Amino acid sequence: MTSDIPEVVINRLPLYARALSTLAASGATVVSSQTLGEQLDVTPAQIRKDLSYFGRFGKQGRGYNVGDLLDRLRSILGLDRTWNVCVVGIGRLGHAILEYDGFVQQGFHTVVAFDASPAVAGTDIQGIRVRPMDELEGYLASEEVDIAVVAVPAEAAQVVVDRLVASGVKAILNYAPISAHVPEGVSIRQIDPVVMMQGMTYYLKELAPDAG
Amino acid sequence: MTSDIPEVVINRLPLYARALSTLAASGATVVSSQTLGEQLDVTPAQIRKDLSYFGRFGKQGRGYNVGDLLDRLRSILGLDRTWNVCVVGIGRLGHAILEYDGFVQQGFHTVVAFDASPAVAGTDIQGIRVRPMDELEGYLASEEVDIAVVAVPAEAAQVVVDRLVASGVKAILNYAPISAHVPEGVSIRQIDPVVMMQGMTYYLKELAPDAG
DNA sequence: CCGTGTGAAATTCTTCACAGCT
DNA sequence: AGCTGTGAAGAATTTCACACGG
Repeated sequence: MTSDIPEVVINRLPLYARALSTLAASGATVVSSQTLGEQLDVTPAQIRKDLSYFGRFGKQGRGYNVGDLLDRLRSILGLDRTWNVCVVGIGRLGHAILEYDGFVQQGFHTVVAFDASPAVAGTDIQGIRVRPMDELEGYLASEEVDIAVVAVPAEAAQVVVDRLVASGVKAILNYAPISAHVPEGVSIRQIDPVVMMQGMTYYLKELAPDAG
Repeated sequence: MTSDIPEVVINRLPLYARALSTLAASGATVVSSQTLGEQLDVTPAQIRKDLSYFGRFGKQGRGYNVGDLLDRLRSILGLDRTWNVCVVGIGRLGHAILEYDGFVQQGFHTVVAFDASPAVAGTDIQGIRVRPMDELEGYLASEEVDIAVVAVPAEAAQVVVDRLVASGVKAILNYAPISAHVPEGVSIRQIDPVVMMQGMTYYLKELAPDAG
């Protein structure tokens, strides 16, 4: 049941929601697509077009009610509930992710972690139990986990992704530097700071083509 | 001098380069756009079209020489040199970034860090000196820094970005959860795990619209 | 008047399909 | 026979521009 709304549109909605949160916190009650667009570096027409996929949320001549639109977006994105997260791979990065409080603030509850190393499995980090990898399938069969965060080494990542998918996980946030394969119906997003830097050096090189 | 090569194309080149590195490490000497595409979930036509912006690197009937193409891509992207990086904001996240060794392995050398807290400034982390924020402009005026990594709280991020831009930094990797503004000619990339998760919950909700 | 919602136009990006080289 | 490089076709995305409601 892949809806016919473009994925680029879906991916912009969280940005709109975040800007609206900020506006709401600053006391604004109404906002125009113009103003919202300036904050986000998006054209007003794009915002209006994106929102029009889901309904008519604005008032002509007036704009959008900040609180109402925020509620609508949160409902559309499924942010009006909490989601259970597991983290796989508790090296330095995985450790930092467990200690990060930004997920829970947005309704993403890390309920369990997994690691291959016996030295780490069995410990608790931030109150989250770290289990050995071979308990992954059993755990996922009995407990609800909506999103998996993968922070294992590149060599292990595709195997971990396959195991998560086989266990029914439908959303994966991958920090490992590989292009992981997932079947239709499973969402995956890649976080890759090195690749992002490498996309910027192209432009740096253009600006000042000298040696470093 | 913004070249007329689409940014989406530039952003795919690092992925091609990485896949080629893996292929080279596994001993492959030749690869077709078909095979490369399967590894990356990209169509062969897309790979050939992307590469055609830069030259003719393949041999008809044969494919691409892995080492040659990798060298060409590294040269195009400016990965055949090292780049100096500074990290601003040494909280938990900034700390993890300083301890991460994936940047230096790819030629990104973190040469300095900055933090507003007197408790952190003055210390060394992984051999990298952490300086107080008010030394930022002075440092950047005298030392070459190509890329800045921003890991400060959301409220401080735009100010930090502005200061970096004013000091001549032309590439910024932003971990703060805001849509930062930069002028024309400055590259910025956003790393935002929460936004990525929020883009996936839309599809999770579609699959199983129940409460959590 | 102001600003939304939206068909239509314009632009950007991807895929096709095949000539041509090895 | 196999695979690249590439114009042309097609699809996706963004922007325009204006009718309409507040």
